[in-house]
Amino acid sequence: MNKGQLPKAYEFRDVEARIYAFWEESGCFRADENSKKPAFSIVIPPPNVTGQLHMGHALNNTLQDILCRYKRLKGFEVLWVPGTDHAGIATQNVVERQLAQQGLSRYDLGREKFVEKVWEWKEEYGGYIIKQLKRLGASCDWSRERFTMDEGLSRAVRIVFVKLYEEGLIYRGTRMINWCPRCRTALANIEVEGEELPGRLYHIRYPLADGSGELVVATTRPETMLGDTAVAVHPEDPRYLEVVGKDVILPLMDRRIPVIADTYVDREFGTGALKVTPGHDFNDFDLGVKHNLALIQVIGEDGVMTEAAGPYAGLDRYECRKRVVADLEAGGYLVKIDDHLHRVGHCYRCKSVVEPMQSLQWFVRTQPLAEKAMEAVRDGRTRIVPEKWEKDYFQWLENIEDWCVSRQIWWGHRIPAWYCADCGEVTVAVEDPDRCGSCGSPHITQEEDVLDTWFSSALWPFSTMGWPEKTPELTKFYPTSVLVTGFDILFFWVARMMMMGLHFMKDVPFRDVYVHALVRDAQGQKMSKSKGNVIDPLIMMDQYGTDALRFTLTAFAVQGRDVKLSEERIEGYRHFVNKIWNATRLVLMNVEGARILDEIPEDPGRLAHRWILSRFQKVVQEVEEALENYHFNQYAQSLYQFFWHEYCDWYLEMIKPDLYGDDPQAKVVAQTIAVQVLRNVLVMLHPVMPFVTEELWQKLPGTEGSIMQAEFPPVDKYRIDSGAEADMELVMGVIGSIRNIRGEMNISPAARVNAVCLCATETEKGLVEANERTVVDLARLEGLSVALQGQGSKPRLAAGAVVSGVEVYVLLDDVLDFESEAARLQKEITKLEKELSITNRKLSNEDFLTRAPAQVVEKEREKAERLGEKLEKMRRHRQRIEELRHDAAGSAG
RNA sequence: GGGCGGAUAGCUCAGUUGGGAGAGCAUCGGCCUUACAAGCCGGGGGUCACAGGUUCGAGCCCUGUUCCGCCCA
Repeated sequence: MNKGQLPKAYEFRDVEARIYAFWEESGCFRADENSKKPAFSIVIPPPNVTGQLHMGHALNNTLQDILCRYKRLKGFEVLWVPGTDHAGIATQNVVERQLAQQGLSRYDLGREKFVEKVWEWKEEYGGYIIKQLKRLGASCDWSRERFTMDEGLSRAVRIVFVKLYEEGLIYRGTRMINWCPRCRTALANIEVEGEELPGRLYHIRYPLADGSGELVVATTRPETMLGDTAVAVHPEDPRYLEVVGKDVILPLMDRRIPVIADTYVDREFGTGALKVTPGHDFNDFDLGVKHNLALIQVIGEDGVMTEAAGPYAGLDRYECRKRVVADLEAGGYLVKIDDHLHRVGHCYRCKSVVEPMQSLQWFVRTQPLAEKAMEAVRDGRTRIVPEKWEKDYFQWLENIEDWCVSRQIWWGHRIPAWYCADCGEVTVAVEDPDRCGSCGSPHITQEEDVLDTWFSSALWPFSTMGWPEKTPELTKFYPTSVLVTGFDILFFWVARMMMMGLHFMKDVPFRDVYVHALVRDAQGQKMSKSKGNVIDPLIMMDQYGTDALRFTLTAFAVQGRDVKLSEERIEGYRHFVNKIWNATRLVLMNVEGARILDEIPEDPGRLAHRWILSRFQKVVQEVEEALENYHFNQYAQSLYQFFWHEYCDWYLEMIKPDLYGDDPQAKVVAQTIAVQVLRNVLVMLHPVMPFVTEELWQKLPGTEGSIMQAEFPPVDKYRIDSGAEADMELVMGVIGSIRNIRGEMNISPAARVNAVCLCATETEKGLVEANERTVVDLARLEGLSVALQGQGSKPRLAAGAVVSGVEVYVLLDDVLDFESEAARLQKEITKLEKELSITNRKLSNEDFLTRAPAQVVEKEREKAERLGEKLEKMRRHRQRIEELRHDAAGSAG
């Protein structure tokens, strides 16, 4: 790539792919585990291998990439481990759907063939999201890409399983679990999403067995009555005191079941009488255990009614509900049906209604692991940012239940347990055994179930680095520096990584957890395909460029608030990319062939130079502080503000005369500072806008290699110059006041006018004089004369303003419109009067004077003085204008 | 039912020890000004949800109310 001239506009389409390839070839992403540099490491939240990049991924990975690129610039050895997750249920569902199109089910293929098919699918389509991450610019170390079902990771899973089993932290048992009849597998509790849906509350009559009356129970799921083994009432409910201990006859089934009393029953709900179905409800199950009730399973694993459902056996659960209701009505058992909002559990993968049922499954005993996970956050070994998420973290871990880890699917890590046909014992081992560990019988068969995908994800921070081997990667990069993730997987993933990391590595998996928000649409709605409000990051990248998308997400990534995204915002920030491009273009046009200085002179002389260098220093500090504290929006906004509204709007405009002029000394200083500030701004912008900054970097003089290898601008405190900033403020104020007058008085930008500055002090006079050329250029003046107040007369036919101590007059002669000038002045005076009265009110308050800090009082006094003087000057000017207006009216009449 | 978060300009939102209400976008007016019309210059626009309290002083701290969102049961 040649240094020098740029095309007129930034054509990101041509640039992005080329730049990314350049990075990959240059090896900039690769982490050296033997490096002497301090380590910075991140493991990617592995996207589902079936996944397509959505805005959540785009945000998540942009933020990670910003941190990684920033730390590289700061001299760290950065490792960003990428990879994908085998996503057991989700992936299996995808392949099953494909088979279904050919009229096949996974059972038609059998386990082995089916798993083979999934692998084929994975090889063909699985890497898609990796390509999309590259498109986003992610600077992952692709040489270390991992997949949760890789050989190494699978081995880690086995070892962990076996160790936990040996330690008694994994057990097999019969418990109530959530069952997805569609996926035909057990789910962990947190894999069930409760959704409030309009449903019905059915009131059903249960006659007392002794014929003395009846009980009316209310239920949202009438089909489960087939499995009822009791009716429960509150022991203190006066309505039911008589019936406790009696039996009722279960309608349709003709079964006698007891009426029991338990304080669990909510007297306010329904009729206060609760049908008890221990086979299909968590609470009822507990009641069943407590009261020694029978448990009848009437709904099967496929969602079809079992033999125990008598005449309803073989019916789908929903069909059964219809039939039960119809039969109840026909038999006179149905009292009424009310509309009712009801929370229903859905499978988080396929959204089917889950069925609580009793089942034999494998569980992780989580409590001892959870204790350590909480301790590590409590004592600060891991910090959660923003802090408010710590509360959720603790709350979940405090109430944690055992984790059901077995899944009745085929795609995943098969549980390393073997059952003996002879002695019935279980052998759990890392290496496949050929005989029973207990009796030595060769008649053993492996457990059919696989492990929950999150079981392997929980090991991700160390399994990806080669555990259980003691690899140099683990030594150098574990614990990782930070985990960047959305709050939706705080429990699924973060908490479990904490548990596993602490247990197996004896150290936390990450120092910081940065929890970012969800991306929503402009109305704050969650993006979803069914709502049709999805903004596809790939389309956005196509239309506006990757940098624009990344910058938008970053600028809106405020801690603790969701990112509300709309296409217009992305389009808006594309303008910023273009601005960067064009500013660089201007600079390049003016430094071509020039001999730029190696060092900026200690005193560059001109105010503009000292000012921009001072401002630049402050921005460096702001940017560092923002990134160190995960204030991504502040990072983006600081640079946006500085670059556009200070560097471009003021600095570049102010140095144009130097750049275009023929003073070689002034020229080379301006070139040098313009280039150096620009170069360093590009470096600071690089983490968020990697592509355009790389492209421009390579065009700038004095650069080599990739911007990724540049050094983050160091802090030069001596460049901070508050005097220059204050002086500049006055100069900008003078220019601003003239522009304001021009704008309000409708003076064409093409018209050159004269202006006068009457200064209160010699210092001000000297300052304005020194910057006369700048004022003339930027305010588009014909000429500017500067004098001390009192010396020389005030211009008559002029519009005026006051900036600090300087009276500014724009000479308008015959074009001065007294009406509009009077109106303009009145507006300004009213504003000043209002401000002054507020300040004076404070200063006349005895309590304020005695109780407020002296500093604050002094500040108010100064303010009052300043406002007073300004007001006085404005009033005098208005006075003159009024007189002139009067004279003009007089002479006209 | 329990917990958490939010309410600031037309829109989206910043505002970190309580002492000047701000940005971007949108809007209005003026401009082809030798980097950029994807631009430049200027203007207008707010009872900081409501009601109390603490304080010399509250967008910020405390209490209550209303509305919205999320999590858990």
